[in-house]
Amino acid sequence: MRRIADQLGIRAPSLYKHLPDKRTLEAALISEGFAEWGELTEQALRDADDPLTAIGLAYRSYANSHPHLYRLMTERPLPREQLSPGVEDRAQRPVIEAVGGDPDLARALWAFAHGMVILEITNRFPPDADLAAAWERGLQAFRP
Amino acid sequence: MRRIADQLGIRAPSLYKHLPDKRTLEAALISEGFAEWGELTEQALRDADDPLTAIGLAYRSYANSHPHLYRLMTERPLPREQLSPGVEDRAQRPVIEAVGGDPDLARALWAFAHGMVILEITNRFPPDADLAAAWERGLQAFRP
DNA sequence: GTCTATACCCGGATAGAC
DNA sequence: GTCTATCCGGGTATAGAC
Repeated sequence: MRRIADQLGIRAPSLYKHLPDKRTLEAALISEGFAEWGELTEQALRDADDPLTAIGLAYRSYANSHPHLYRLMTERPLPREQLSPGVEDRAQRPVIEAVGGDPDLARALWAFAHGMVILEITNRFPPDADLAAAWERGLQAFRP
Repeated sequence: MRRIADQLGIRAPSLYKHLPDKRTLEAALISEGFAEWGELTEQALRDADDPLTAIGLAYRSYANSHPHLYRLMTERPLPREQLSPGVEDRAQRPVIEAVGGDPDLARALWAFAHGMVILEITNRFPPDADLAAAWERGLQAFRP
């Protein structure tokens, strides 16, 4: 909260005249993140040869562009009651469609993508790991 | 450190007569985790019909049995210089063998497994998600 | 090897003046 | 809506007595 206030050019206590607490602020950021993520995916799918590749590239790019927001969106239980209605559904719909409508398979694909990006962001892979190759191999596995 | 000292029945400062700092303690726990994880995997593979299923079940079971240790082992860069030599290699070898020796494919499979368990531990999946089904679908994708 | 006391950080949040 | 002053709790780690 202090660092956010700094960036706004005010003191931390002043934030609490605009927001009740930190969790409300987090929920607002998460909602925005879902909206942006949904738009990016739809755009990536519009003129894509291969939907799976498009989604994978968009996902990796989004996570690496906003690593802190990505963590905020995935490393805690989602505060679903505080989110803008529908943002979670809309963000995951393209993935379900890309795998032919099976929500379990979509979940597995999401787990793969999340594993790849969170381990990359965390710098948890061995230094010599070829992440592009791992992505390619993984997406290949999920192709029909 | 205070809570660990509590469990040992001593005060926190006394820990520093045995260990130089917290990071050293973490590295020791991580090394033990890798060793245990390696043993569990090898045991699961010994009498398994399907190696991929055996690895998947063992991985999920291990993570859910030690969620805090699992987080410690995956949510930070590995302090590789402080680990017992070879523990990381030995833990990942069975996975590489299970996919036929391709390290990129093994990495993709690990990302899938890690994504599944970390999202489960974090309680990040939707409440109605069928995780067993998602595991099955994902492992199916990685089968030759 | 244990203890108490304490230093020195950090965090979220409130009180109350202006 | 901003500020200063402050509360309260948390953390790792050190000093020094016993």
